[in-house]
Amino acid sequence: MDYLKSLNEPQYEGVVNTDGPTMIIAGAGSGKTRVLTFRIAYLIEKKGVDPFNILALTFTNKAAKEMRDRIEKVVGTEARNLWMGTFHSVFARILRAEADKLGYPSNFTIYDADDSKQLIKTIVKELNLDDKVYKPNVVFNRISGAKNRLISWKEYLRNPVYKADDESNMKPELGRIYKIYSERCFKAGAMDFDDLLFNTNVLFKDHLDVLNKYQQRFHYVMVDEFQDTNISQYLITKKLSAVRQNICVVGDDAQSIYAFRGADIQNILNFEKDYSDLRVIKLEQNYRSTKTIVNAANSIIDKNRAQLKKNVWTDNEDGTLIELLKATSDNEEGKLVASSIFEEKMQNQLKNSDFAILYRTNSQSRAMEEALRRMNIKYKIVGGLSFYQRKEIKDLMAYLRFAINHNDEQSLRRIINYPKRGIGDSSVDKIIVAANDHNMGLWDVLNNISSFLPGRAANAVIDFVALIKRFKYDIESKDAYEAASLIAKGSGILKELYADKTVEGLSRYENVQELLNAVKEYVDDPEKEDKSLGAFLQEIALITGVDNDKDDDEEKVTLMTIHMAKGLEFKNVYIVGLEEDLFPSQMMLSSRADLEEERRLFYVAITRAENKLFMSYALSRYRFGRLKNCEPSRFIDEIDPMFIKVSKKYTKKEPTVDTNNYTKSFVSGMRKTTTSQPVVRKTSYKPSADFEPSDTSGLQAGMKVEHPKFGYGMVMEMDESGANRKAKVNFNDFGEKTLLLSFAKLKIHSN
DNA sequence: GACTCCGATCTTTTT
DNA sequence: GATCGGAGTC
Repeated sequence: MDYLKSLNEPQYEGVVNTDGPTMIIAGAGSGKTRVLTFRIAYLIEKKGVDPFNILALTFTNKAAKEMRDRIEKVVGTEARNLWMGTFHSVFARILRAEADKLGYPSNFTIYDADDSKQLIKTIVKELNLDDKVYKPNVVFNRISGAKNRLISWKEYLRNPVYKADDESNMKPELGRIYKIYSERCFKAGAMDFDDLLFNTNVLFKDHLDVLNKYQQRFHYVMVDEFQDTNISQYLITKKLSAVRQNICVVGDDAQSIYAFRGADIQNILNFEKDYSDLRVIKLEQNYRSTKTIVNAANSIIDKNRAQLKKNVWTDNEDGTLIELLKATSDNEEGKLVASSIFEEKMQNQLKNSDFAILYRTNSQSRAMEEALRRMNIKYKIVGGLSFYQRKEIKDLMAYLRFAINHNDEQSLRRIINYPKRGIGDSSVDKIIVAANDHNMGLWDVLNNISSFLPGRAANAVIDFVALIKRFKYDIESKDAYEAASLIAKGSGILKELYADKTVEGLSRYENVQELLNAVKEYVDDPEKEDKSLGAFLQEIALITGVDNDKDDDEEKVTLMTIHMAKGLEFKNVYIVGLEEDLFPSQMMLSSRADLEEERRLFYVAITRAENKLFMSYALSRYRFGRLKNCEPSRFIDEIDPMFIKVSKKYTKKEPTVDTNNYTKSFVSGMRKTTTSQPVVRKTSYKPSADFEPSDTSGLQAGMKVEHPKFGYGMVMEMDESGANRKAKVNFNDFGEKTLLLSFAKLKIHSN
């Protein structure tokens, strides 16, 4: 139990008081994860609790994995039997086991947000409603909000408050859309993200025997990031722990940043009311950051009115002042940040992985990436458009999904005529309408297609059905990897992509291969119990941006949104784009509560930094494809000025609308790439206007060079064998490609 | 049914 | 800047 000695007083309390309801309010950097991991280790080691009886819920798979690894270090491989995962993955697992009780097939599909919005779009169209009034996003958010507050479509239609509300918003049909949407999902054997929680609640409410079973199983329930739970999640955990009352929630109201998704800060405030014998522990000592950073963060969060009383302090050194960088344009901001990283690295012997650049919106990454590439600083982007959102990946996934669940409407729409097989939109519509009118399953309609479609189209459908049956057979008789490969081939996707010889087509082909590799990896992973294709698909459906950074150990600067950064820490942090309307976002400024959420977001960003914090803003920025002038964010003024110094490196010229369209030409090079994977961006490099090959007589290995097409690279070795002198040059912009190039096109950049 | 072209629309964060 | 859908054509 040596690890107990390393804890401070409140941390120790949090670890050893394992029984009864407990709430741990953990300030930023106060060792929250340590307490949680030690608490679980303590339960297993000291109390002799079987890991099988412990349930720990997190928000990201990454957090779950990290915690499991840390516990494993203390207690050994026993930790593998813990029930630990995200809310969505744990309850998806339970729902699969109990699906029949709700009338769902156990191989139900999980709809992602795209699937949901697509379905809403079709429904709005079918109802002949105006899609400008019933925008998929708006409708989806409304339905999602209802589900997160456990309001079923029946309740929604019944309750006059919602009706009046919708009517005053000129959207009286929302209840009807909600109803049809729910019915269609049910018919398709599909649940969306919110359903995973909503249906768990239904399951526990209507089937007390099931609830009882899980109440008996989970002797101890723990919830991480409690401030980000919504009502639906809160009720599940409350029910599960109702018998033994061993519930422990850990959170920080100051870091609640998901109210937009239904997270309810009231959960924290109400927790005391729900449990009269609640033990509250406050972790207030920050071990992560310098005094400057802690105090600056405090000066920000003090502006919020809705918060619990808490005094976050630190014993660490004062540290340096926060440096404020001022740029004229977003590109310039990138350059300032990149060169600042370069300098800091040199001066303080830091590694790339000691740095993070945090921004409010994903689109801000572009200017940063460009600048970092130009300075040859390696970086990785966390989140953004993920691999699994790419079209070619979704296409193959739709085949896999449909081969498992033949009623999955959204997957069917994706694949029935891709690759082209002569089944057009009107045929597809007829199929769906037939299924709804005759109250048949989609698969039944497809199997009796000749009663619904004329000959030519019907024949195409018959071939398609045969294809799917073959795939189903493959899945049942082969392992997941072989089956997926056969489907990729048999569907014609591989052939279709292989025929496309453009750079983008090639990369799409490679991506499909990459997905197959992922299946192979999954099959070969000894830690996975269920190796079926269905299990793989479920894992993929619930994966998040932060989870799939394979090259974690590589020396790279991390770029991500502030939302993704929650729970992480870095030596040096750059918060960029501190401009009014961007951060705080103009979409959040309609109410005071929203501004407070933005402020908490800013607080989260600041408290990621251990040693040194930089902030920057630009006076002009590309937005909506146009260059706009910007003003510094109000948040800068809210920090006590004694913590800030303005960098001298800011550019002196007055901001003007930047006509340099470097960004434009850079982007046009990749216009046809519908999928932008940020890490390895395969695009032609736009040289500086004044690019000219330089005298390369003195070229040697180790020198940096510039090439008009490939950008900056490092000379690896010289090749004097041929008639022309050539050099092997490594371009990390091109995914670490090494190319043999003639001297004639190279410009020596530096050595 | 397939294809092409044009214009409207939307750009906050994510399980 | 990118995507989606509609209109028009073959």
